[in-house]
Amino acid sequence: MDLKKQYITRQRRALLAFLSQRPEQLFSAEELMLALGQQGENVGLATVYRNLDKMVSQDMLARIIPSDGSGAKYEYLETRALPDSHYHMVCEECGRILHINCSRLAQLADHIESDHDFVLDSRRTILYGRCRQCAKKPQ
Amino acid sequence: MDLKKQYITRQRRALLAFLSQRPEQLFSAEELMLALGQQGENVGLATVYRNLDKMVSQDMLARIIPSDGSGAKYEYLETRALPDSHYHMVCEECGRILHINCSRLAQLADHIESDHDFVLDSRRTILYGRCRQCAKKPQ
DNA sequence: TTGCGTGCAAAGGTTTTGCATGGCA
DNA sequence: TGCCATGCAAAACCTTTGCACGCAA
Repeated sequence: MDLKKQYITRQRRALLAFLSQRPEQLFSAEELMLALGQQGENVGLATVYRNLDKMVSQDMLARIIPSDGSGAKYEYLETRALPDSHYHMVCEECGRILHINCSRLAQLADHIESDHDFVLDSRRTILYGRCRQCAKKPQ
Repeated sequence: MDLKKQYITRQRRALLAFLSQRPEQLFSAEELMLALGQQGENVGLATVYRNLDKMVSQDMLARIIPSDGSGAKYEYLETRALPDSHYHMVCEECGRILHINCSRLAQLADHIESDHDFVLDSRRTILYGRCRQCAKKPQ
C-alpha cells in the first residue's frame, strides 16, 4: 500500500507544510481547509479528508477522536521513528489536550506486551480523565 | 442532575435489562433497537439514544468510541462502585475488544494523578494496539 | 393531573463517494 | 501520455431536536 505511486500535489504539499509547522497542535478537517484558504491555498474539503486519511495510514499524522463526538482531529507526528514517544491526555470536562512523555508509560507498555499479549500503540491511545483545574471542581 | 424525577418506562426497563444481562458486550444504538424489536419490545431509535445518554451520565453504561469512526458503542458496567475496575484494549487490525484488569494500570493511574496532575478515567480510556494474533502477522 | 418520556420525521454535523476534469511524473 | 488527484455536489452515516401525544407516578 505504500508501494503505490503517489503524486506530490500542490494541495498535499500545502497540507503537510501547514501541519508540520505546527507539531502537537490538533486541527479538524474543516479547520485545515479554512486555514489553507486564508493562506491563498484553496483546497476542497474532500481533498483534505482524502489526504489526511493517507497521511494517517502512512503514520505521518495521528488521528485523535474526542469522546464528545465532535469529529476527528489531526496532529503532525515529528517522531516517526520513536514508537513510544508520547501519549495524549484529554480532559473530559474542558477538552484540553495534554501530552505526557513518561518512562512509567513505556514500562506499562512493556508489561502489557509481555504479560497480556497486546502491543500498545501510543499514537492512537488517548488517556481520558480530568486535568488539574477540572479535577478540583466539584462534580 | 441525578435529583431530577425520572420515570421507569417500558423502554428504559427493556434497554437496561438487555444490557445488564450482557456485561462486557458492546452494542451500537441501532443494534440495541433491533435486538429489542426482535424481543417484541419496539423502541424508537431516538428513545434508545436518549436513554443511553442518561445511563452513561449516571455511570450505568460506558460509551466506547472506536477509532475507525464507526459510531459509539455501549456496555453495561456492573462494577459501578469500583472506579479502576478495568480498561478496554481495542485491536486496530481485527477490531477485537479485550478487557484488562491489572494492578499495574491502577499503579500507573496513581502515578499520573500524583505526578502529572491528571485523574484518569478508566471507563472512557481505550488502549489501542494489536492483539496477540494480529501482532504476529507481518505489517 | 402533572410533566417527563416517547415516536416520528426533520434537521444537524461529519465524512464518504461518483464522476468529470485537472495535473504530476 | 497514463493515471492518480481534485473539486463539486450528492449521498451516506450517526446523532440530535421539535412537536404532539402517551403514560408513569
